[in-house]
Amino acid sequence: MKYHHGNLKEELILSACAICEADGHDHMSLRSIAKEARVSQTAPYRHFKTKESLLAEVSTRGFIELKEILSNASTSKKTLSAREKFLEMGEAYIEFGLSKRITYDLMHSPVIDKNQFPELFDSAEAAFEELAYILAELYPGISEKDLGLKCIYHWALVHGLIGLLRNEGLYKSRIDTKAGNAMNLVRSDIKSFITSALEV
Amino acid sequence: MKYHHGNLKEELILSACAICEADGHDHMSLRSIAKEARVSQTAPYRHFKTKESLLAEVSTRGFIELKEILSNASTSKKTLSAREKFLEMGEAYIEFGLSKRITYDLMHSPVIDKNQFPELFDSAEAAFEELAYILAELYPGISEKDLGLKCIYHWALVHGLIGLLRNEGLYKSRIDTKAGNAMNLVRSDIKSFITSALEV
DNA sequence: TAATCATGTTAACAGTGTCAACATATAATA
DNA sequence: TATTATATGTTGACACTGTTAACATGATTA
Repeated sequence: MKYHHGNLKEELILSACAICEADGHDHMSLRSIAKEARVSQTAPYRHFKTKESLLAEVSTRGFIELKEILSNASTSKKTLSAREKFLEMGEAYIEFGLSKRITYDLMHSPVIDKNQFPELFDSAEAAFEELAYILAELYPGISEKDLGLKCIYHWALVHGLIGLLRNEGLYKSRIDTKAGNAMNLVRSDIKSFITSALEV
Repeated sequence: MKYHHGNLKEELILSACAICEADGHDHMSLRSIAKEARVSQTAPYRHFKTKESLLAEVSTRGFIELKEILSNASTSKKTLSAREKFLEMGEAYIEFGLSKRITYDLMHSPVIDKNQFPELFDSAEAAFEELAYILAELYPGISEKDLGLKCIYHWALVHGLIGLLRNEGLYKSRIDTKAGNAMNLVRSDIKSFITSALEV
């Protein structure tokens, strides 16, 4: 065992990412992250000024992964129409938000000030731009202003939908029994839900 | 100064609510809440099993207030059409989410398990139902299934929009400069943004 | 080789949620 | 009314947290 690790910064981030999805928010302490990387409790402070900045890195990785997922969803199958690509992207986004729950929370956590971490800011914007690309393709000749509005509209919709879908029990009893389990209906066919947003 | 407070439970909740909006997440410790209520650090444990259950109460108050706000928005002016009532509600919802930021975060925080706190669950559903009422009025004769879908659609949209609007700097530089500051455009005229969702 | 610097460790700080043990005021009972 | 039980408060302690200071070690450079 070497005294100097050699690649500790990267390993700390990966440890944090692992703990994030495996054990949840509660176990995301600097100490447990350091332990996971088999290093003393204060070693992280040689690479990160605060715990928040480590979490910002984890968040950044999340946005980078999200961007790749969105990019793949829209470009992997070249035969798809713009509309179909858009739907693939929407489905991929929601799948990400539902599967990587805690990372997704962290990415949108109000305790991490994005303006304070330029890389995080940029990675988040890069993911956002994937949506802009496909919408520009879907609405050729659309004005920049309307494109911006449509971006916000669809981003808000899928982001909000994830929040609702994840409150598993919530909004399920009263509304949902009356509505023939509308929430499960949405969950099982996300594309048609998103499709309706295209009519706007 | 009496040894027995008499109304400590209520005062603790109010102290927590006050600290919540005034000082932010970081200062929401049981000890500071107890101090605010001029009581010892462990006094809260006579009224709340855990810190989480106190926060659940704060969250419940938030949903109760939200429900009242939504209800007022749609019923205070009787001359309004169903469509106008709906827009008033949407605007009121977003105003709530933007002004009571930390409370709103708490209400949607993944660390408070709504299924574990029936009152919280019920208060959240009651707020949700306000949307169902107005949508049922807006679409007379709509099937229960479609009503459920529309509820989810609009709720997701405003909830997601709040998340985007609050990330002040984010999604503003690249997209927004190109899009003629679309985000500020949305912010300044929320009703027309929501209106477009009615065309679905 | 010697000095410098990056990167690790240990010890300690104040702050946290929580529990056990104890104290006191109110309610119920004899 | 006197006594007991119960509800509600306090104090002290525990393990855990983020963070800093002081020190140790290894790698880089003069």
